[in-house]
Amino acid sequence: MSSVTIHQVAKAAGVSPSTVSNFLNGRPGRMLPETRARVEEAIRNLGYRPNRAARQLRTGRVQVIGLVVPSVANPFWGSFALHLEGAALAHGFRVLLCNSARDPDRERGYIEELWADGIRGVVLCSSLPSLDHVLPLVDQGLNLVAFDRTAQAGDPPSMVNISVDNMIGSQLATGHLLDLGHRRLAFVSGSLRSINRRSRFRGFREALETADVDPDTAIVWTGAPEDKYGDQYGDLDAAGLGRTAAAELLAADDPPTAVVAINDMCALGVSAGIRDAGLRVGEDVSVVGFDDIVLADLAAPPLTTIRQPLADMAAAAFAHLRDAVEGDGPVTGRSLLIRPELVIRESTGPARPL
Amino acid sequence: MSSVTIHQVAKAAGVSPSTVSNFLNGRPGRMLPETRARVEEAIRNLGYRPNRAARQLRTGRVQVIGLVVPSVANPFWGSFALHLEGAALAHGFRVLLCNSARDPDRERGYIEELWADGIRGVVLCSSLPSLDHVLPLVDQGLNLVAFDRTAQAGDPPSMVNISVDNMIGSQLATGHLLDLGHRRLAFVSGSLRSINRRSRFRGFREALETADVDPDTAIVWTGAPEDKYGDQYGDLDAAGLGRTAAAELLAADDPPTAVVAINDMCALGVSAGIRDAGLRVGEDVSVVGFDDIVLADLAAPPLTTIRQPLADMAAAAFAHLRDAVEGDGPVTGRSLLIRPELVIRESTGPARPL
DNA sequence: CTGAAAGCGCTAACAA
DNA sequence: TTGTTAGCGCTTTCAG
Repeated sequence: MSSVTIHQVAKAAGVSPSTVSNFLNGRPGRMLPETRARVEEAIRNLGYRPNRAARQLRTGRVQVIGLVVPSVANPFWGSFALHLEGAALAHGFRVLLCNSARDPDRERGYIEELWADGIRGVVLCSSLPSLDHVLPLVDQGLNLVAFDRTAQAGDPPSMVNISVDNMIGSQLATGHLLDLGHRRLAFVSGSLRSINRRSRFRGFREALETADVDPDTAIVWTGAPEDKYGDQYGDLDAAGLGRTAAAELLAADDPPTAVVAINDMCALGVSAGIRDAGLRVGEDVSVVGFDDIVLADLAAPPLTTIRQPLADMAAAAFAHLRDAVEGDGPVTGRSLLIRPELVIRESTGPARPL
Repeated sequence: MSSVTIHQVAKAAGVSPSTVSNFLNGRPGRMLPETRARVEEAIRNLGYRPNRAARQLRTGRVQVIGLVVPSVANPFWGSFALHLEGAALAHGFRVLLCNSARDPDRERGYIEELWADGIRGVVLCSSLPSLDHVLPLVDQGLNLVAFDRTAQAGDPPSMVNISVDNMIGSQLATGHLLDLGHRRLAFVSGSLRSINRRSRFRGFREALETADVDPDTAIVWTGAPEDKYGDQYGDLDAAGLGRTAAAELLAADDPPTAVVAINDMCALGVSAGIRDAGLRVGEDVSVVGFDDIVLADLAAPPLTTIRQPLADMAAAAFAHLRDAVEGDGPVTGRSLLIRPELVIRESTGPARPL
């Protein structure tokens, strides 16, 4: 149970703690080779591992960044986490992963924990319109990258936003459906109370207007009547949400011939719902997703979607945080807005009468 | 950049640091209400957050457990992480998540980091046959729950294993196929060098024998010829692995009429590969998965699979760790071997000649 | 080339 | 009811 300390190592090697410390901190040149050998051996024999809390308390530094995502149960966030971790690891950093379920309280709670851990850089994937719950820490010096969220007027200058251009993405998706002749469209999502979701919705309407379709005639589905788990964004079960939506939409009079889903998991759920109703995806009803998760290409039929260049975005997020944390004082914000790409597969096809 | 300390709070409130500390540590009864109010206000005004490194250094305690999984990009692990986090949060614990890619070095690296962080309880999801790379820390007092791995003779007594009975699961899966009349079976997996995978493979063979089918006539596919990323278990891209496998298997002479996949992601890939070949899943070729991830039910056709009771297993893992970490000294091992359940959906159907 | 000493921010006896 | 004090394990000047 008890850990080995630097003193025990020092005694075992017949030297002082500071010599062991020098050895540990990249100054092995400051001692005779034989001393070094003794220290090395003592460390090995005792299985010594420096106590990070003590080290951190002394130096004030930590090579760790935090990552807060809505839910790793969504493979999109799982992949993003993996990419970010890869970038961090390559530079000797670790990443601490937290699931917020987009709950502002939980977000704040986790970020405060990270701050209390001495972590000064975090990637927040939330896109809640207000970041008020987190601003106090930003004021105190927390370096924040808001991922999947675009810059807002009230944002603190030190904050960096990295996101795909959601409006363009959504326009691409909707435009594709319109090009195929669809006129009766549905937009399926959980709560629209996050910035990127609103942008996607705006892109949807914009595209309709451009095609001279009255946006107000489109169907907008934003949540199940009873939301048992407070999962209003459908982050915990995006697929279930989509499936429910499809069931309701197709049971109604004048059902849509195509649906734009808020993300791929939701789109996969919508597809399942369409099949539940005895219809064929891509033939009877078209579906477009957003994200291009691995499973999009695996689905039957493979999902038409909007691709987010995850690896690049993760690398950019880490690079910024590293600069800010290693340097002193925050680097001023250069937000990134990346143009996404439409990937046409087989879940979309020409409109035909139901 | 600089953090607020307990001294500054004390000065601002006109009290001593210990009073602030008492307030912080659930002993607010030990001071006059007015004193308490002053302290409370000072904390709020200054935005004070206790430094966890210092606190931990002093108390030696941390309410954190570690979780090491092969890859959160696999929704199975993502869900498990979520369940474990839920259980932990309910008891005031946090969980630190790490991706190992089943690389022993990375596993050891992370676990050593966790140890250095003062964390004394971790859930390791690895099922590598040897845990030698991790044993030194277990000897020093690390409480380890090996998830997805069954007890081995050489394991230290303090170690607890929690797993589904993989052999039974696999027998159930294979037996189901056999019952449907399939005789030409394939087993698709990445490297079989992990305990649970071997058990699943053994279950597969066992079931064949029971049905009087010579196991040696079955096809065993365990990896792509060139493994570019060292991803020998297919953890990073289980689906891609399955897809490749299906392509190769179906192009060969005398292709299988049914395949047992090592897990659901792999099974989803196999299904995609079957469609790539112009065949129908569940009609021309049957597929069984393992895990019952959310997507299994969403696939087209929905995937027949073996369900793991994830929530229960996560709760058990946490409960054990909590007992071990809170109490002093490790609780002696009570490994759990849970019987999994066959979930029949539509990716399996009666055998018919190709 | 090596050691002594101070102190990072916090908690918990113990004193007052 | 509140304050004083002594470290937790480590790093880092500064002396020897």
